[in-house]
Amino acid sequence: MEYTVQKLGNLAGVSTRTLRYYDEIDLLKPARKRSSGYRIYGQQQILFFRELGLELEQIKNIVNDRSFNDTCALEEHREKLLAKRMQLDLLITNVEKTISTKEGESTMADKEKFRGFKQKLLEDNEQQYDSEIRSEYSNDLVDQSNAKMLNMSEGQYQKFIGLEQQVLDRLADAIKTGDPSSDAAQNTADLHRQWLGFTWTSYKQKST
Amino acid sequence: MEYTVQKLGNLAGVSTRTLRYYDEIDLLKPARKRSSGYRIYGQQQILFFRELGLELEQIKNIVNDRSFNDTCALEEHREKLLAKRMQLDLLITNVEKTISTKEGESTMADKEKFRGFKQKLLEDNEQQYDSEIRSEYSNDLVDQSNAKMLNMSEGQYQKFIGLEQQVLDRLADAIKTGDPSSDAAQNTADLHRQWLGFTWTSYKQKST
DNA sequence: CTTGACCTTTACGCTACGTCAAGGTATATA
DNA sequence: TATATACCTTGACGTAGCGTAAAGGTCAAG
Repeated sequence: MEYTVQKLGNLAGVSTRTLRYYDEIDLLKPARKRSSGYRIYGQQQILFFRELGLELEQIKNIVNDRSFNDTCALEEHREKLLAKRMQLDLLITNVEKTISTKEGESTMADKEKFRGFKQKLLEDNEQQYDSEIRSEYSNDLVDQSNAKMLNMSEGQYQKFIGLEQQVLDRLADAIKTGDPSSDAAQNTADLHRQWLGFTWTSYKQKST
Repeated sequence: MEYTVQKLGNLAGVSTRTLRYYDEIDLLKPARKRSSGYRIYGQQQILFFRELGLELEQIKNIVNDRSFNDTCALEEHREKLLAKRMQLDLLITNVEKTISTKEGESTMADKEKFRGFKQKLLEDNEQQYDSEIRSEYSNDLVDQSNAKMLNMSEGQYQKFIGLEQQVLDRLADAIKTGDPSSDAAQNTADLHRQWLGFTWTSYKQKST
């Protein structure tokens, strides 16, 4: 199989410019060049690395230097990714906050009452469990959780309250069986996951 | 309050270069300039927008053009952020997977047994709850959850199992009181959050 | 008055390519 | 065989969002 730039490009989902650039910086060289100068490709191990989203410089190190501590680099990269996600989540809550306030401009009075309600709930929560939760989890997370709650719509809030009760109900069943992997326990886990979804920054996505 | 570049920079968490750049592109102009040329700042609405991570071009639009549909743009932006995070999580699981396989090269035999164990657990789980979970949550999430479990280290797995039991123990207490906001229930929530942290892609960060 | 922390503009560097431009090549068809 | 057109080449400038000097002016304290 002889791949030209475009063929490999389509196959790997990158532009021809990208491949030429990779050639230029000695990241992914074509297997050979024709007399006409056309690049001919054969392998594509590097594209796998690219999929991991590593910085090109690092990829070069890993590819060229076997003594380079791969795992260490990956761990490092993982840390970076996690940090990035933290930032992203912060952005998301910020955006959601802005949307909420923008949407609520018309019925501000009601909204305010509702917010006060939630605020109180949060304050109670903080007072009682502040130290213990904040010591276990980073402050950022607690703040995010609170922010998320304050930005809930009233509908979301209702569901949140409802779930809380359901969780407790299901727990009763789980206790009866005493089996962590039981039907009831699993169901509880699912419910609790939903419940946490309201306060803790995690996916709220559902299949439509 | 007269803010110079650095003061505002520290306050807003951006560099002086950034502020000068914003001035240059007419994004955030200082309130005035002293005879010496020093930039003096007063307001910082734009910095708030910057926090949202919007592209500068868009921010300019929002700031300058009132008729620009703010909320719509924000929603759009939110979608983008969510998509970005999905991608990020994919990268993270990929990296974790790579790390796991790299680490396990020495004791592959044991690891394989261990993996088989987890695999079985997953299969059981899938068979029983597949449809119901997959209908409630996007397939991606379920897959990610499974992938995460498969990539756990043995140590993590042990802790995971331990937590499962603890959760159930605490639930018993919670049930006794019957109060969702009780100490025991909150504690349970905390434990459960940890437990979910093992399987569901969410923060596992703790304050050091 | 000096010192040191601050400020200014100018300008090049960075990543990972996008996007022309000017021109050579491969191939199918008239 | 000529030509159309679909591909390829190198070169070079542009992008965002600043980082990082360099060369020099300014402000407040001691």
